[in-house]
Amino acid sequence: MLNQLIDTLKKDEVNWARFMDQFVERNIPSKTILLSEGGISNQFHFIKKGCLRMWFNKDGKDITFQFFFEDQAVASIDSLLSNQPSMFSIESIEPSTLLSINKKSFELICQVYPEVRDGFQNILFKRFSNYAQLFLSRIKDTPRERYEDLVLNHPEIIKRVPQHYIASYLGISPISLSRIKNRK
Amino acid sequence: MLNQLIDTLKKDEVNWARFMDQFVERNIPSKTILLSEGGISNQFHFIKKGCLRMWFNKDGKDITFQFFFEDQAVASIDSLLSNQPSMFSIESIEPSTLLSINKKSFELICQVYPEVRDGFQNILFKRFSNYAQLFLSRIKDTPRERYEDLVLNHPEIIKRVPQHYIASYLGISPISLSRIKNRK
DNA sequence: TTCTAACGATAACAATTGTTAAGAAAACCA
DNA sequence: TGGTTTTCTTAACAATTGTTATCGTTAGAA
Repeated sequence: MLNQLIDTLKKDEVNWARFMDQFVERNIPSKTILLSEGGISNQFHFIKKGCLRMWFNKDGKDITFQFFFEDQAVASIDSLLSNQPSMFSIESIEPSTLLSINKKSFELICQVYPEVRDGFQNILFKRFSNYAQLFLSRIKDTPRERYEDLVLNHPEIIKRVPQHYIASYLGISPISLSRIKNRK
Repeated sequence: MLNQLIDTLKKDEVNWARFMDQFVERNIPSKTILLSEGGISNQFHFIKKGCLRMWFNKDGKDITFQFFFEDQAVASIDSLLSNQPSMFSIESIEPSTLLSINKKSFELICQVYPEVRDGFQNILFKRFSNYAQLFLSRIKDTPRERYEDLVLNHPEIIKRVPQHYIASYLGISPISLSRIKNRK
């Protein structure tokens, strides 16, 4: 997703080196909270290795919204753009390696490269559209249908994400997920 | 919502008259389908009088996403912007009076007024944010909590929208909605 | 290697919701 | 005004899901 943006940056080797300095690489263990719901987000994370999830909590009820793997950008866009408290938490599911950049540095990049800014707007729109699809599927489809979609179209999730997080993503208890799997 | 845009247009009386010609006023009876799911949307509607709903269907299951009343703009934004089939249907709940404008005319307006285009982008972002809130509430909150929120914060909906559409919005059967109301 | 923690599957019971049906009231149309 | 349609409430029954508990397996840490 951010690959296109990074490709744009790479065309200019001088500034590429300069901006890469703005990215901080770090290793984090499993279950590291990168952002808590209600906190203000000021970072983008680029996953070099590992898996993250974006989730929120309601009365102790854990609901996962999206999983992220290598080569994907992760941020709480709502908080980033509006400087308001984030609706989501971001947490690692596996030990992971991240490249992180803060909002200010990223905005500097956008000033130097209008095409990066435009590309970012495009990415934003696409991500909002993707969220709309997730939203609709969440409402429209039964947990079973959504599980089957994961099996067919997102085998990486099935392979690497613990069942109880998958259940959290489907909005059901882990016990109900076991039942769904047994009904095949 | 489109009020700001229209205020911008009104500042220029010559062009205001020209562009108002692009709006078509029409009266529609209750249960008029303005846009079907899967169709391509090329219109904005501004509600002068009446009430519309945006909804989608899954296996005969009717799920309402949002209600619109007077002074609100209605469009299937996903389809409008992407020229792809709409995820939603738009339908009148009451006999209504609409001011409608097609996409091309609206784009002409945006070319003449860059500030309209920018304002529109802002409105888009706000609407996407609002959809995100609706989305989260839809997942996070129980139908009962969401019904109580309607009673407190959206009495117009309670007053004017038939119960079974409210149930559709809450994602439950009308029978379950009766039960919720009885448990107060 | 051993111990501990995490994870997944399953059973039993309770709670909730959907479907079908029926009846009453309200709204609409000729 | 009378007839029809729509809407809402309620009951009965079925289906689904959640909660609690238990057990076995796997992964991680010392």
